[in-house]
Amino acid sequence: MADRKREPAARDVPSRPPTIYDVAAAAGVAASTVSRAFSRPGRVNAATAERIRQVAADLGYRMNPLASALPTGRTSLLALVVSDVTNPVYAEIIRGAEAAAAEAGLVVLLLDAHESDRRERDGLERALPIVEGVILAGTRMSDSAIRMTAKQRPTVVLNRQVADVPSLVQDNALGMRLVVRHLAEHDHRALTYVAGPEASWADGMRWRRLREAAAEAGLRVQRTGPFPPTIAGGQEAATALGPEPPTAVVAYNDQVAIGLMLALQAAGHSVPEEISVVGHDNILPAQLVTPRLTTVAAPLRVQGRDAVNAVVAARAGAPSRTGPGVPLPVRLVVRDSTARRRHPLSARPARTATTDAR
Amino acid sequence: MADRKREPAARDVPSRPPTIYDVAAAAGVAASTVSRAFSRPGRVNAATAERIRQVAADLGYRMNPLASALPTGRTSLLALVVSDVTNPVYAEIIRGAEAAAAEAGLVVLLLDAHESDRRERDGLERALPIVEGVILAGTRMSDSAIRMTAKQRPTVVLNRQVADVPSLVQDNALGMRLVVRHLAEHDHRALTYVAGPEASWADGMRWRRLREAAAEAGLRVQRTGPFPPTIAGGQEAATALGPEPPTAVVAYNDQVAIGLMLALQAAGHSVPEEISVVGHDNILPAQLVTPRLTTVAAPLRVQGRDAVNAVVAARAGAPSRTGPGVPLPVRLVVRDSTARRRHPLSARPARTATTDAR
DNA sequence: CGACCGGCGGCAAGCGGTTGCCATCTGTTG
DNA sequence: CAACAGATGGCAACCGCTTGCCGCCGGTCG
Repeated sequence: MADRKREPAARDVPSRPPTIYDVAAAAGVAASTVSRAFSRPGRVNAATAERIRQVAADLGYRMNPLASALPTGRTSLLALVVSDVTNPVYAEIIRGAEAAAAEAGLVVLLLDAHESDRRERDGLERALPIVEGVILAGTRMSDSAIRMTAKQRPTVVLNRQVADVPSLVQDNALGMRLVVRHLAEHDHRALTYVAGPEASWADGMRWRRLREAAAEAGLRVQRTGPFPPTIAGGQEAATALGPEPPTAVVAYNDQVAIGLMLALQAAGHSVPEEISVVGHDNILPAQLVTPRLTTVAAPLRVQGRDAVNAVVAARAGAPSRTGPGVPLPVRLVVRDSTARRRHPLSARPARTATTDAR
Repeated sequence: MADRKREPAARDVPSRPPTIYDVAAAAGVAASTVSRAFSRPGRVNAATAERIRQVAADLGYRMNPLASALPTGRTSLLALVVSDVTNPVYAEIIRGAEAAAAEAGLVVLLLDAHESDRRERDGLERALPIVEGVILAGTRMSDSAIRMTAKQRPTVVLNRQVADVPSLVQDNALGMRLVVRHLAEHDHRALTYVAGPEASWADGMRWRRLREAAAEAGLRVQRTGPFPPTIAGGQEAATALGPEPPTAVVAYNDQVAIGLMLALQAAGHSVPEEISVVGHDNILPAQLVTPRLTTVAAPLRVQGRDAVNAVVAARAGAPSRTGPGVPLPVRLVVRDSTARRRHPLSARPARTATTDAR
């Protein structure tokens, strides 16, 4: 490499892309001046800068991002880690993040964890040294691992709270309150939560908020799980619910809810007449299934955008409040998978009533 | 920057991550030896290498990918350009690509074009200098623009053929033949194609193959469009079909097909009794809608994987056959959105029969 | 009218690895 | 035993850009 020829682009054959040195030579200035002409507006005389820009354009000069990143550390790269690209939830977040990143002149580097802690850490470890910030969407890593990366790069975590790390979380309390109220208004007195992955913070939080809201409203709650956050997981859950499912179930997310409905229906149950099902996230298929799924909707795209903006702000030296800030508003999208509870006369004759006290 | 302090990590405070120089000093060798110990196995004595590795581990040394990329150009980054992350089709491709990339020690840099030529070119232009290869999935760029990037980096394009650029295309001819045969077997004598974006190569090809297959089978075909490749696009298409839609329609992709069904049903038509609908891609929602969508399925994930592998091979200096190679097999997933054509007695009394001759 | 100052360019030392070439050293070969 | 080849490690020149510091120059101030 040390002996690579460096002739002045003989015979017009652009053997190698031009560097600032080529531009400098052609413009009759020093390389440092060229550098400044591009990255330090105002630092060089306007006329000179213009000339340099002109020469650069003629030569087809393009700054080498690698070379400029080496001394400065600015790679213009952001890591976005998702637990499963295949989940439509992330498509929205990615879209939002991508858009905001592009606007800020950044490029996003996507890491798919495949729901695996290992893959996630490995990938992140590879990416960390070259990115300027990290967005953890639906991470399965431990709090300490997250804090570790946050120590190295501006980091924002989505839908999870980690001490000392900025985060953007949805208003789970509100969401679950809405769900419970909706269900209560439809005469439901008990509901069961179908849990997602244990490693998911959102799962824990949703379950907790659901319990609280239910207690407030005087509904009984139960929990079953954990299950994979997929349609298959939901189908699995359906069998776990047994032959006599509850009258209302709240699923960890839409995919689980959909799988659940599918399996329930396949088993001869009817939704929503016998069983009301509520999902979470409002992914596109939620409005496509029959019955259309009642679900909690969150501003996913906005969340992706805001996450990038937060990282960008931190990169620019903002203080970066570490708290969760104000949770993002959610709303309940009522569709056809929930209905008034069927009159209890016909319901579970086999179970004793003693556990119903409250 | 020139005067940044460089003390020997006094007081155990890891002020700056260790470099090969630190390792070299600690191990009593030259920096070049450290470099080789890591990147040129066998070049240094096994014992020395081991000692260096040990010292490096103790110091917590990690190679700086930026620094090593500067002289060599190996960034371990791959650009994956999709026209719309929000389309589930790409989720599968991304998943396949991500997995293969991780296996090859590469990281994927995702570019979302938002169905915009501009965004796509801009993003790619930013990314190109730092990636080692490019995968264009559903690009909207011009052939010449594609060839341009292929000239700069190993490139593979998905579902599109561009002279002199390696590509991975699905067997559209087979797919459409299957579709036509299926429809013909169900007494359909005419069908209309609902087109996707004009800039889409796949759209053009599918339409062409459909026409050919239909001609072969003696079916009449029509085309309407273009429409955006989304559910909304499909809904739009439904109104374009007018009050008396054809008995069979083949949509550019599943999203269009779904939008179409939705709108058709909303307008009081019944699918598949009145109208058979066929989609393309077999995205998840296809099996969720009612009726479940008959569609052409392609091995998306495999396609993503193979694309990465092809780029990796090219990077490693493989000759990279530039042809499209053998098209990827597809199959027709028959579900409930297609049915035997209703007996023609009741059909379109208003139209003359003269055009039916063939 | 000399000291001072701001504007503008240039110099050169990095950033952290990589690698061609060379010097040693050791074990072979004739 | 001398010539030689292979193994091994070091030197130093890059990769292309950034930036602290300095010097020069013309203008301003006291």
